[in-house]
Amino acid sequence: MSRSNPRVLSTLERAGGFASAQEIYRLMQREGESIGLTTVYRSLQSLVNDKIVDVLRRDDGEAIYRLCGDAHHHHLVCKSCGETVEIEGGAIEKWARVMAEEHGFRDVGHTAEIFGICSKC
Amino acid sequence: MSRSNPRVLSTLERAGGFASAQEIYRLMQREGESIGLTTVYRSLQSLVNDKIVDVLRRDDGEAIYRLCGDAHHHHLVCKSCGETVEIEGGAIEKWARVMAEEHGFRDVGHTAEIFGICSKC
DNA sequence: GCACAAATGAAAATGATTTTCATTCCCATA
DNA sequence: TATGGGAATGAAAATCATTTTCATTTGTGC
Ligand SMILES: [Zn+2]
Ligand SMILES: [Zn+2]
Ligand SMILES: [Zn+2]
Ligand SMILES: [Zn+2]
Repeated sequence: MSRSNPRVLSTLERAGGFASAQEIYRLMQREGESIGLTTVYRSLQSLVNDKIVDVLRRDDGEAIYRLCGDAHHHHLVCKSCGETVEIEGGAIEKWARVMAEEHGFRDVGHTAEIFGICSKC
Repeated sequence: MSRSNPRVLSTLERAGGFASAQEIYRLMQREGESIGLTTVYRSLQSLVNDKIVDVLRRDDGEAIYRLCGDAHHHHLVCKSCGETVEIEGGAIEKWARVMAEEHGFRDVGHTAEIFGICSKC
Protein backbone atom coordinates (compact mmCIF):
# COMPACT_ATOMS: atom_id res chain seq x y z
CA MET A 1 0.00 0.00 0.00
CA SER A 2 1.40 3.39 -0.99
CA ARG A 3 1.74 6.43 1.19
CA SER A 4 -0.42 9.49 0.71
CA ASN A 5 0.85 12.26 -1.48
CA PRO A 6 0.96 15.26 0.85
CA ARG A 7 -0.37 17.64 -1.79
CA VAL A 8 -3.64 15.71 -1.82
CA LEU A 9 -4.21 16.25 1.88
CA SER A 10 -3.23 19.87 1.56
CA THR A 11 -5.75 20.32 -1.25
CA LEU A 12 -8.48 18.61 0.74
CA GLU A 13 -7.79 21.06 3.55
CA ARG A 14 -7.92 24.00 1.19
CA ALA A 15 -11.23 22.70 -0.21
CA GLY A 16 -12.82 23.19 3.18
CA GLY A 17 -12.03 19.71 4.41
CA PHE A 18 -14.84 18.20 2.36
CA ALA A 19 -14.58 17.07 -1.27
CA SER A 20 -14.75 14.16 -3.70
CA ALA A 21 -11.71 12.62 -5.39
CA GLN A 22 -12.72 14.10 -8.72
CA GLU A 23 -13.11 17.55 -7.19
CA ILE A 24 -9.71 17.38 -5.55
CA TYR A 25 -8.18 16.27 -8.83
CA ARG A 26 -9.83 19.08 -10.80
CA LEU A 27 -8.85 21.60 -8.15
CA MET A 28 -5.21 20.55 -8.34
CA GLN A 29 -5.29 20.70 -12.12
CA ARG A 30 -6.77 24.17 -12.09
CA GLU A 31 -4.01 25.29 -9.76
CA GLY A 32 -1.39 23.93 -12.09
CA GLU A 33 -0.31 21.02 -9.92
CA SER A 34 0.81 18.01 -11.87
CA ILE A 35 -0.77 14.87 -10.47
CA GLY A 36 -2.57 11.82 -11.78
CA LEU A 37 -6.13 10.91 -10.88
CA THR A 38 -4.87 7.49 -9.79
CA THR A 39 -2.57 9.07 -7.23
CA VAL A 40 -5.42 11.16 -5.87
CA TYR A 41 -7.53 8.04 -5.36
CA ARG A 42 -4.64 6.11 -3.83
CA SER A 43 -3.75 8.94 -1.48
CA LEU A 44 -7.33 9.28 -0.29
CA GLN A 45 -7.60 5.53 0.31
CA SER A 46 -4.44 5.68 2.34
CA LEU A 47 -5.72 8.63 4.37
CA VAL A 48 -8.92 6.72 5.06
CA ASN A 49 -6.92 3.67 6.17
CA ASP A 50 -4.92 5.85 8.50
CA LYS A 51 -8.16 7.36 9.78
CA ILE A 52 -7.01 10.84 8.87
CA VAL A 53 -10.10 11.37 6.73
CA ASP A 54 -13.64 9.98 6.80
CA VAL A 55 -15.46 8.84 3.70
CA LEU A 56 -19.15 9.43 3.18
CA ARG A 57 -21.45 9.13 0.17
CA ARG A 58 -23.31 11.84 -1.65
CA ASP A 59 -26.90 11.15 -2.65
CA ASP A 60 -25.70 10.30 -6.14
CA GLY A 61 -23.30 7.71 -4.76
CA GLU A 62 -20.07 9.64 -5.24
CA ALA A 63 -17.65 9.24 -2.33
CA ILE A 64 -16.76 12.39 -0.47
CA TYR A 65 -13.78 12.66 1.82
CA ARG A 66 -13.81 14.69 5.00
CA LEU A 67 -10.97 15.66 7.27
CA CYS A 68 -11.59 13.98 10.58
CA GLY A 69 -10.51 16.80 12.84
CA ASP A 70 -12.98 19.20 11.27
CA ALA A 71 -15.63 20.55 13.52
CA HIS A 72 -18.71 18.44 13.10
CA HIS A 73 -21.56 20.30 11.45
CA HIS A 74 -24.50 19.88 9.08
CA HIS A 75 -25.80 21.60 5.99
CA LEU A 76 -28.82 23.58 4.93
CA VAL A 77 -28.99 23.46 1.15
CA CYS A 78 -31.15 25.38 -1.34
CA LYS A 79 -32.78 22.98 -3.79
CA SER A 80 -33.00 25.73 -6.36
CA CYS A 81 -29.67 27.59 -6.40
CA GLY A 82 -27.50 25.23 -4.38
CA GLU A 83 -26.55 27.78 -1.72
CA THR A 84 -25.29 25.98 1.34
CA VAL A 85 -25.24 27.11 4.95
CA GLU A 86 -23.26 25.27 7.60
CA ILE A 87 -25.32 24.75 10.74
CA GLU A 88 -24.90 23.26 14.16
CA GLY A 89 -26.35 19.85 14.82
CA GLY A 90 -27.87 20.81 18.15
CA ALA A 91 -30.46 18.29 19.23
CA ILE A 92 -29.49 15.82 16.53
CA GLU A 93 -26.24 14.93 18.18
CA LYS A 94 -27.95 13.61 21.26
CA TRP A 95 -30.75 12.03 19.27
CA ALA A 96 -28.25 9.98 17.28
CA ARG A 97 -26.42 8.77 20.38
CA VAL A 98 -29.62 7.87 22.22
CA MET A 99 -31.20 6.07 19.27
CA ALA A 100 -28.06 4.09 18.59
CA GLU A 101 -27.65 3.05 22.19
CA GLU A 102 -31.31 2.10 22.44
CA HIS A 103 -30.79 -0.41 19.61
CA GLY A 104 -27.40 -1.67 20.71
CA PHE A 105 -25.36 -0.03 17.96
CA ARG A 106 -21.78 1.08 18.55
CA ASP A 107 -19.20 3.13 16.62
CA VAL A 108 -22.00 5.31 15.41
CA GLY A 109 -21.91 8.31 13.16
CA HIS A 110 -24.69 10.17 11.45
CA THR A 111 -25.60 12.35 8.53
CA ALA A 112 -28.30 14.99 8.50
CA GLU A 113 -29.17 17.57 5.94
CA ILE A 114 -31.95 20.06 5.54
CA PHE A 115 -33.01 21.12 2.08
CA GLY A 116 -35.48 23.73 0.93
CA ILE A 117 -35.79 26.99 -0.98
CA CYS A 118 -33.67 29.89 0.21
CA SER A 119 -35.00 33.40 0.68
CA LYS A 120 -33.39 34.65 -2.55
CA CYS A 121 -35.08 32.01 -4.70
CA MET B 1 -42.39 9.66 -16.35
CA SER B 2 -43.34 6.00 -16.55
CA ARG B 3 -45.30 4.01 -14.03
CA SER B 4 -43.73 1.21 -12.03
CA ASN B 5 -43.91 -2.31 -13.36
CA PRO B 6 -45.80 -4.18 -10.62
CA ARG B 7 -43.56 -7.24 -10.91
CA VAL B 8 -40.62 -5.14 -9.75
CA LEU B 9 -42.36 -4.18 -6.53
CA SER B 10 -43.48 -7.75 -6.01
CA THR B 11 -39.92 -8.98 -6.44
CA LEU B 12 -38.60 -6.37 -4.03
CA GLU B 13 -41.12 -7.62 -1.49
CA ARG B 14 -40.09 -11.21 -2.07
CA ALA B 15 -36.44 -10.23 -1.66
CA GLY B 16 -37.16 -9.22 1.92
CA GLY B 17 -37.98 -5.63 1.04
CA PHE B 18 -34.30 -4.78 0.63
CA ALA B 19 -32.28 -5.13 -2.56
CA SER B 20 -30.30 -3.33 -5.26
CA ALA B 21 -31.58 -2.85 -8.79
CA GLN B 22 -29.09 -5.37 -10.12
CA GLU B 23 -30.15 -7.92 -7.53
CA ILE B 24 -33.81 -7.50 -8.36
CA TYR B 25 -33.00 -7.88 -12.04
CA ARG B 26 -30.97 -11.06 -11.50
CA LEU B 27 -33.65 -12.46 -9.21
CA MET B 28 -36.33 -11.94 -11.84
CA GLN B 29 -34.15 -13.50 -14.50
CA ARG B 30 -33.45 -16.53 -12.36
CA GLU B 31 -37.18 -16.95 -11.84
CA GLY B 32 -37.78 -16.85 -15.56
CA GLU B 33 -39.47 -13.45 -15.64
CA SER B 34 -38.80 -11.53 -18.80
CA ILE B 35 -37.86 -7.96 -18.01
CA GLY B 36 -35.19 -5.48 -19.02
CA LEU B 37 -32.71 -3.93 -16.64
CA THR B 38 -33.84 -0.51 -17.81
CA THR B 39 -37.38 -1.21 -16.71
CA VAL B 40 -36.17 -2.32 -13.30
CA TYR B 41 -34.31 0.96 -12.85
CA ARG B 42 -37.23 3.00 -14.13
CA SER B 43 -39.71 1.21 -11.89
CA LEU B 44 -37.56 1.71 -8.83
CA GLN B 45 -37.14 5.39 -9.59
CA SER B 46 -40.86 5.71 -9.91
CA LEU B 47 -41.42 3.90 -6.61
CA VAL B 48 -38.97 6.26 -4.96
CA ASN B 49 -40.78 9.28 -6.42
CA ASP B 50 -44.05 7.93 -5.11
CA LYS B 51 -42.38 7.38 -1.74
CA ILE B 52 -43.26 3.70 -1.78
CA VAL B 53 -39.62 2.74 -1.36
CA ASP B 54 -36.61 4.43 0.19
CA VAL B 55 -33.21 4.47 -1.40
CA LEU B 56 -30.01 4.14 0.61
CA ARG B 57 -26.40 3.46 -0.33
CA ARG B 58 -24.22 0.48 0.40
CA ASP B 59 -20.67 1.15 1.50
CA ASP B 60 -19.52 0.51 -2.06
CA GLY B 61 -21.91 3.16 -3.35
CA GLU B 62 -24.49 0.84 -4.90
CA ALA B 63 -28.05 2.04 -4.36
CA ILE B 64 -30.30 -0.25 -2.37
CA TYR B 65 -34.06 0.06 -2.38
CA ARG B 66 -36.13 -0.63 0.63
CA LEU B 67 -39.88 -0.93 1.13
CA CYS B 68 -41.10 1.29 3.90
CA GLY B 69 -44.26 2.47 5.55
CA ASP B 70 -45.85 5.83 4.81
CA ALA B 71 -45.01 7.48 8.11
CA HIS B 72 -42.02 9.80 8.06
CA HIS B 73 -39.09 8.09 9.71
CA HIS B 74 -35.34 7.71 9.70
CA HIS B 75 -32.92 4.83 9.58
CA LEU B 76 -30.34 3.25 11.79
CA VAL B 77 -28.12 1.16 9.53
CA CYS B 78 -25.40 -1.36 10.35
CA LYS B 79 -22.25 -0.55 8.35
CA SER B 80 -21.20 -4.16 8.52
CA CYS B 81 -24.25 -6.32 7.74
CA GLY B 82 -26.68 -3.75 6.40
CA GLU B 83 -29.37 -4.40 8.98
CA THR B 84 -31.73 -1.49 9.11
CA VAL B 85 -33.98 -0.25 11.87
CA GLU B 86 -36.66 2.35 11.28
CA ILE B 87 -36.61 4.99 13.98
CA GLU B 88 -38.55 8.07 14.93
CA GLY B 89 -37.07 11.46 14.17
CA GLY B 90 -37.99 12.86 17.56
CA ALA B 91 -36.20 16.12 18.29
CA ILE B 92 -34.71 16.50 14.86
CA GLU B 93 -38.07 17.19 13.26
CA LYS B 94 -38.25 20.42 15.18
CA TRP B 95 -34.55 21.10 14.76
CA ALA B 96 -34.96 21.01 10.99
CA ARG B 97 -37.91 23.39 11.03
CA VAL B 98 -36.23 25.85 13.38
CA MET B 99 -32.92 25.87 11.53
CA ALA B 100 -34.64 26.39 8.20
CA GLU B 101 -36.79 29.23 9.49
CA GLU B 102 -33.80 30.86 11.14
CA HIS B 103 -32.11 31.09 7.75
CA GLY B 104 -35.19 32.05 5.78
CA PHE B 105 -35.65 28.75 3.96
CA ARG B 106 -39.09 27.48 2.97
CA ASP B 107 -40.52 24.22 1.60
CA VAL B 108 -38.01 22.37 3.69
CA GLY B 109 -37.45 18.68 4.02
CA HIS B 110 -34.62 16.79 5.62
CA THR B 111 -32.69 13.56 5.67
CA ALA B 112 -31.02 12.05 8.69
CA GLU B 113 -29.42 8.70 9.12
CA ILE B 114 -27.46 7.03 11.83
CA PHE B 115 -24.93 4.36 10.95
CA GLY B 116 -22.81 2.14 13.14
CA ILE B 117 -22.16 -1.47 14.05
CA CYS B 118 -25.10 -3.51 15.28
CA SER B 119 -24.98 -5.76 18.32
CA LYS B 120 -24.72 -8.92 16.22
CA CYS B 121 -21.66 -7.75 14.32
C1' DG C 1 27.17 4.25 -10.63
C1' DC C 2 23.81 0.12 -9.34
C1' DA C 3 20.17 -2.42 -7.61
C1' DC C 4 15.90 -2.58 -5.86
C1' DA C 5 11.68 -0.97 -3.90
C1' DA C 6 8.16 2.48 -3.80
C1' DA C 7 5.55 5.94 -6.25
C1' DT C 8 3.43 7.60 -10.28
C1' DG C 9 0.15 8.06 -14.03
C1' DA C 10 -1.71 6.86 -18.66
C1' DA C 11 -4.65 3.82 -20.42
C1' DA C 12 -7.73 0.04 -20.13
C1' DA C 13 -11.12 -2.45 -17.43
C1' DT C 14 -15.06 -2.58 -14.40
C1' DG C 15 -19.57 -1.89 -12.83
C1' DA C 16 -23.61 0.73 -11.74
C1' DT C 17 -26.68 3.84 -13.70
C1' DT C 18 -28.64 6.73 -17.43
C1' DT C 19 -29.73 7.87 -22.13
C1' DT C 20 -31.16 6.90 -26.75
C1' DC C 21 -34.17 5.24 -29.81
C1' DA C 22 -36.74 1.93 -32.33
C1' DT C 23 -40.37 -1.28 -31.34
C1' DT C 24 -44.42 -2.94 -29.05
C1' DC C 25 -48.47 -2.38 -26.33
C1' DC C 26 -52.82 -0.01 -24.88
C1' DC C 27 -56.72 2.35 -25.44
C1' DA C 28 -59.85 5.78 -27.03
C1' DT C 29 -62.25 7.23 -30.98
C1' DA C 30 -64.11 7.03 -35.76
C1' DT D 1 -62.91 -3.30 -36.62
C1' DA D 2 -59.38 -0.14 -37.98
C1' DT D 3 -56.30 3.49 -36.71
C1' DG D 4 -53.60 6.94 -34.47
C1' DG D 5 -51.13 8.62 -30.59
C1' DG D 6 -49.13 8.21 -26.26
C1' DA D 7 -47.02 5.15 -22.79
C1' DA D 8 -44.07 1.25 -21.79
C1' DT D 9 -40.33 -1.60 -22.95
C1' DG D 10 -35.62 -3.14 -23.57
C1' DA D 11 -31.26 -3.60 -26.30
C1' DA D 12 -27.46 -1.15 -27.04
C1' DA D 13 -24.62 2.79 -26.39
C1' DA D 14 -23.13 6.40 -23.42
C1' DT D 15 -21.68 8.15 -18.87
C1' DC D 16 -19.15 8.39 -14.89
C1' DA D 17 -16.74 7.16 -10.70
C1' DT D 18 -13.52 3.98 -9.34
C1' DT D 19 -10.09 0.19 -9.81
C1' DT D 20 -6.62 -2.40 -12.14
C1' DT D 21 -2.66 -3.00 -15.06
C1' DC D 22 1.69 -2.13 -16.24
C1' DA D 23 5.50 0.40 -17.90
C1' DT D 24 8.16 4.29 -16.38
C1' DT D 25 10.19 7.35 -13.02
C1' DT D 26 12.01 8.48 -8.61
C1' DG D 27 14.36 7.76 -4.29
C1' DT D 28 17.54 5.56 -1.22
C1' DG D 29 21.15 2.84 0.54
C1' DC D 30 25.40 0.60 -0.93
ZN1 LIG E 1 -31.63 29.42 -3.47
ZN1 LIG F 1 -24.28 15.88 13.85
ZN1 LIG G 1 -24.65 -5.72 11.74
ZN1 LIG H 1 -37.46 13.50 10.11
